[in-house]
Amino acid sequence: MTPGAARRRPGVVPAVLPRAFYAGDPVVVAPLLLNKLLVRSDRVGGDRVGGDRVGRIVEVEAYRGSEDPASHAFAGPTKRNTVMFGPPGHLYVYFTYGMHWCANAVCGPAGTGHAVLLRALAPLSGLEAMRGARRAGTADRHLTSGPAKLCQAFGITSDENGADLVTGDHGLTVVDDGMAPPSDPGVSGRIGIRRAADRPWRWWVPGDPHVSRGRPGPAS
DNA sequence: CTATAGATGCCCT
DNA sequence: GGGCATCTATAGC
Repeated sequence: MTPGAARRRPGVVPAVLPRAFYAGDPVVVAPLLLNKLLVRSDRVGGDRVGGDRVGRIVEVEAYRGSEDPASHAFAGPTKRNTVMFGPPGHLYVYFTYGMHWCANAVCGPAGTGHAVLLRALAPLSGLEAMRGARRAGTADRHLTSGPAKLCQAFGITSDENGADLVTGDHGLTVVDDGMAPPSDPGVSGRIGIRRAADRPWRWWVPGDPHVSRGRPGPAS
Protein backbone atom coordinates (compact mmCIF):
# COMPACT_ATOMS: atom_id res chain seq x y z
CA MET A 1 0.00 0.00 0.00
CA THR A 2 1.08 3.53 -0.55
CA PRO A 3 2.13 5.06 2.74
CA GLY A 4 0.46 8.40 3.13
CA ALA A 5 -1.52 10.23 0.53
CA ALA A 6 1.18 12.45 -0.84
CA ARG A 7 2.15 11.64 -4.38
CA ARG A 8 5.78 10.59 -4.40
CA ARG A 9 8.22 12.82 -6.20
CA PRO A 10 11.40 11.29 -7.59
CA GLY A 11 13.95 10.83 -4.85
CA VAL A 12 11.69 12.16 -2.14
CA VAL A 13 9.98 10.15 0.57
CA PRO A 14 7.05 12.04 2.05
CA ALA A 15 7.70 12.51 5.75
CA VAL A 16 5.49 13.56 8.64
CA LEU A 17 6.94 16.68 10.21
CA PRO A 18 8.71 15.85 13.50
CA ARG A 19 7.85 17.58 16.75
CA ALA A 20 11.09 19.54 16.63
CA PHE A 21 9.77 21.32 13.53
CA TYR A 22 7.06 22.95 15.65
CA ALA A 23 9.28 23.80 18.60
CA GLY A 24 10.62 27.03 17.10
CA ASP A 25 9.26 30.54 17.21
CA PRO A 26 5.96 30.75 15.33
CA VAL A 27 7.21 33.74 13.34
CA VAL A 28 9.85 31.39 11.94
CA VAL A 29 7.76 28.22 11.77
CA ALA A 30 4.74 29.78 10.06
CA PRO A 31 6.34 30.58 6.68
CA LEU A 32 8.12 27.22 6.77
CA LEU A 33 4.71 25.53 6.85
CA LEU A 34 3.89 26.96 3.42
CA ASN A 35 3.81 24.20 0.80
CA LYS A 36 3.60 21.45 3.41
CA LEU A 37 0.61 19.09 3.20
CA LEU A 38 -2.25 18.75 5.65
CA VAL A 39 -3.42 15.14 5.48
CA ARG A 40 -6.49 13.49 6.97
CA SER A 41 -6.55 9.69 6.84
CA ASP A 42 -9.73 8.32 8.33
CA ARG A 43 -9.54 4.85 9.80
CA VAL A 44 -11.97 2.63 11.64
CA GLY A 45 -10.44 -0.18 13.65
CA GLY A 46 -7.16 0.28 11.84
CA ASP A 47 -8.69 0.02 8.38
CA ARG A 48 -8.57 2.92 6.02
CA VAL A 49 -11.97 4.41 5.22
CA GLY A 50 -12.35 6.16 1.91
CA GLY A 51 -9.54 8.22 0.42
CA ASP A 52 -7.28 10.64 2.23
CA ARG A 53 -8.09 14.30 2.20
CA VAL A 54 -4.96 16.26 1.29
CA GLY A 55 -4.34 19.98 0.88
CA ARG A 56 -1.20 22.04 0.42
CA ILE A 57 -0.83 24.85 2.96
CA VAL A 58 -0.80 28.16 1.08
CA GLU A 59 -1.58 30.73 3.82
CA VAL A 60 -0.70 30.96 7.52
CA GLU A 61 -0.55 33.42 10.40
CA ALA A 62 1.63 33.46 13.52
CA TYR A 63 0.21 34.17 16.98
CA ARG A 64 2.78 34.80 19.60
CA GLY A 65 1.31 33.87 22.98
CA SER A 66 1.74 36.21 25.90
CA GLU A 67 3.59 38.78 23.79
CA ASP A 68 0.79 39.15 21.25
CA PRO A 69 -2.41 41.05 22.14
CA ALA A 70 -4.20 39.34 19.24
CA SER A 71 -3.46 35.84 20.53
CA HIS A 72 -6.03 33.79 22.38
CA ALA A 73 -3.19 32.98 24.76
CA PHE A 74 -2.35 36.61 25.53
CA ALA A 75 -4.13 36.74 28.90
CA GLY A 76 -2.78 33.39 30.07
CA PRO A 77 -4.27 29.90 30.26
CA THR A 78 -8.06 29.53 30.16
CA LYS A 79 -10.41 26.65 29.55
CA ARG A 80 -10.52 27.38 25.83
CA ASN A 81 -6.79 27.74 25.15
CA THR A 82 -5.46 24.86 27.26
CA VAL A 83 -4.00 23.08 24.25
CA MET A 84 -1.97 26.14 23.29
CA PHE A 85 0.02 25.86 26.50
CA GLY A 86 0.82 22.20 25.94
CA PRO A 87 3.64 20.70 23.86
CA PRO A 88 4.15 21.77 20.24
CA GLY A 89 2.85 19.78 17.31
CA HIS A 90 -0.73 19.55 18.54
CA LEU A 91 -3.83 21.07 16.97
CA TYR A 92 -5.58 23.97 18.72
CA VAL A 93 -9.16 24.23 17.43
CA TYR A 94 -11.45 27.07 18.43
CA PHE A 95 -15.05 28.05 17.70
CA THR A 96 -15.90 31.56 16.57
CA TYR A 97 -18.72 33.74 15.24
CA GLY A 98 -21.24 31.27 16.55
CA MET A 99 -20.70 28.79 13.74
CA HIS A 100 -17.13 28.42 12.55
CA TRP A 101 -14.13 26.34 13.56
CA CYS A 102 -10.51 27.34 12.98
CA ALA A 103 -7.34 25.30 13.45
CA ASN A 104 -3.82 26.13 14.60
CA ALA A 105 -0.58 24.19 14.97
CA VAL A 106 0.78 24.75 18.48
CA CYS A 107 4.39 25.94 18.29
CA GLY A 108 7.29 26.93 20.49
CA PRO A 109 8.37 25.37 23.77
CA ALA A 110 5.52 24.02 25.93
CA GLY A 111 4.00 26.74 28.06
CA THR A 112 4.50 29.63 25.65
CA GLY A 113 1.04 29.57 24.05
CA HIS A 114 2.49 30.11 20.58
CA ALA A 115 0.60 28.91 17.51
CA VAL A 116 0.25 29.12 13.75
CA LEU A 117 -3.23 29.55 12.27
CA LEU A 118 -3.84 27.50 9.11
CA ARG A 119 -5.66 29.98 6.88
CA ALA A 120 -5.85 28.34 3.46
CA LEU A 121 -5.02 25.18 1.53
CA ALA A 122 -4.86 24.20 -2.10
CA PRO A 123 -6.99 21.03 -2.21
CA LEU A 124 -5.15 18.11 -3.82
CA SER A 125 -7.03 14.90 -3.01
CA GLY A 126 -10.35 13.84 -1.57
CA LEU A 127 -12.23 16.84 -2.90
CA GLU A 128 -15.55 14.98 -2.94
CA ALA A 129 -15.11 14.08 0.72
CA MET A 130 -14.31 17.73 1.41
CA ARG A 131 -17.53 18.82 -0.22
CA GLY A 132 -19.61 16.25 1.59
CA ALA A 133 -23.34 16.80 1.65
CA ARG A 134 -23.35 20.39 2.75
CA ARG A 135 -21.10 21.86 0.09
CA ALA A 136 -21.97 19.72 -2.92
CA GLY A 137 -21.73 22.53 -5.42
CA THR A 138 -18.67 24.28 -4.05
CA ALA A 139 -16.00 25.05 -6.63
CA ASP A 140 -12.50 23.70 -5.98
CA ARG A 141 -11.22 27.19 -5.55
CA HIS A 142 -13.52 27.92 -2.61
CA LEU A 143 -13.30 24.60 -0.78
CA THR A 144 -10.39 25.42 1.51
CA SER A 145 -9.66 29.11 0.84
CA GLY A 146 -10.17 30.28 4.42
CA PRO A 147 -9.53 29.11 7.99
CA ALA A 148 -13.13 28.04 8.63
CA LYS A 149 -13.61 26.61 5.17
CA LEU A 150 -10.62 24.30 5.47
CA CYS A 151 -11.88 23.04 8.81
CA GLN A 152 -15.24 22.25 7.31
CA ALA A 153 -13.59 20.51 4.37
CA PHE A 154 -11.42 18.39 6.67
CA GLY A 155 -14.14 17.79 9.25
CA ILE A 156 -12.19 19.55 11.97
CA THR A 157 -14.26 20.47 15.05
CA SER A 158 -13.80 20.40 18.82
CA ASP A 159 -13.30 16.64 18.50
CA GLU A 160 -9.93 17.37 16.91
CA ASN A 161 -8.85 19.92 19.51
CA GLY A 162 -5.57 18.61 20.93
CA ALA A 163 -4.96 16.16 18.07
CA ASP A 164 -1.29 15.25 17.77
CA LEU A 165 -0.07 16.14 14.28
CA VAL A 166 3.12 14.14 14.82
CA THR A 167 1.65 10.79 15.90
CA GLY A 168 -1.51 11.31 13.85
CA ASP A 169 -3.66 10.06 16.70
CA HIS A 170 -6.73 11.66 15.10
CA GLY A 171 -5.77 10.84 11.52
CA LEU A 172 -4.37 14.33 11.00
CA THR A 173 -0.75 14.97 10.09
CA VAL A 174 1.37 17.55 8.32
CA VAL A 175 3.62 16.04 5.69
CA ASP A 176 6.67 17.28 3.78
CA ASP A 177 6.58 15.91 0.26
CA GLY A 178 9.75 17.69 -0.77
CA MET A 179 8.31 20.95 -2.04
CA ALA A 180 10.24 23.81 -0.45
CA PRO A 181 8.48 26.84 1.03
CA PRO A 182 8.38 29.83 -1.35
CA SER A 183 11.64 31.74 -1.29
CA ASP A 184 9.75 35.04 -1.42
CA PRO A 185 6.35 34.55 0.27
CA GLY A 186 3.72 37.24 0.39
CA VAL A 187 3.64 39.08 3.74
CA SER A 188 1.02 41.27 5.39
CA GLY A 189 -0.71 42.08 8.63
CA ARG A 190 -3.09 39.47 9.99
CA ILE A 191 -6.70 39.26 8.84
CA GLY A 192 -9.80 39.89 10.91
CA ILE A 193 -8.16 41.13 14.10
CA ARG A 194 -8.28 44.52 15.73
CA ARG A 195 -5.36 44.40 18.12
CA ALA A 196 -1.76 44.25 16.88
CA ALA A 197 -3.11 44.29 13.33
CA ASP A 198 0.07 45.94 12.08
CA ARG A 199 2.39 43.06 12.88
CA PRO A 200 3.41 41.49 9.54
CA TRP A 201 2.73 37.92 10.62
CA ARG A 202 0.65 36.60 7.74
CA TRP A 203 2.35 34.74 4.92
CA TRP A 204 1.06 33.19 1.70
CA VAL A 205 2.22 31.46 -1.47
CA PRO A 206 2.35 34.20 -4.10
CA GLY A 207 -0.07 33.73 -6.95
CA ASP A 208 -1.92 30.77 -5.50
CA PRO A 209 -5.65 31.13 -6.24
CA HIS A 210 -6.64 29.47 -2.96
CA VAL A 211 -5.27 32.22 -0.72
CA SER A 212 -8.13 33.73 1.27
CA ARG A 213 -9.69 37.04 0.46
CA GLY A 214 -8.04 39.59 2.70
CA ARG A 215 -5.97 42.65 2.54
CA PRO A 216 -4.33 42.70 -0.87
CA GLY A 217 -0.86 43.80 0.00
CA PRO A 218 1.46 44.49 2.91
CA ALA A 219 -0.22 46.10 5.90
CA SER A 220 -1.10 49.59 4.82
C1' DC B 1 -15.96 41.90 -10.02
C1' DT B 2 -16.70 44.65 -5.08
C1' DA B 3 -19.36 45.97 -0.98
C1' DT B 4 -22.32 45.17 2.70
C1' DA B 5 -25.43 42.77 6.12
C1' DG B 6 -26.74 39.18 8.87
C1' DA B 7 -26.20 34.77 10.95
C1' DT B 8 -25.36 32.77 15.59
C1' DG B 9 -23.14 30.80 20.15
C1' DC B 10 -19.32 30.58 23.15
C1' DC B 11 -15.74 32.57 26.01
C1' DC B 12 -14.24 35.77 29.16
C1' DT B 13 -14.57 40.25 31.97
C1' DG C 1 -23.01 41.73 27.80
C1' DG C 2 -19.24 42.65 24.47
C1' DG C 3 -16.60 40.87 21.13
C1' DC C 4 -15.22 37.91 18.17
C1' DA C 5 -8.28 34.89 14.24
C1' DT C 6 -15.61 34.08 9.43
C1' DC C 7 -18.65 32.91 5.69
C1' DT C 8 -22.46 33.27 2.48
C1' DA C 9 -26.05 35.48 0.05
C1' DT C 10 -27.46 39.32 -2.13
C1' DA C 11 -27.29 43.77 -4.34
C1' DG C 12 -25.08 46.79 -7.32
C1' DC C 13 -21.47 48.09 -11.00
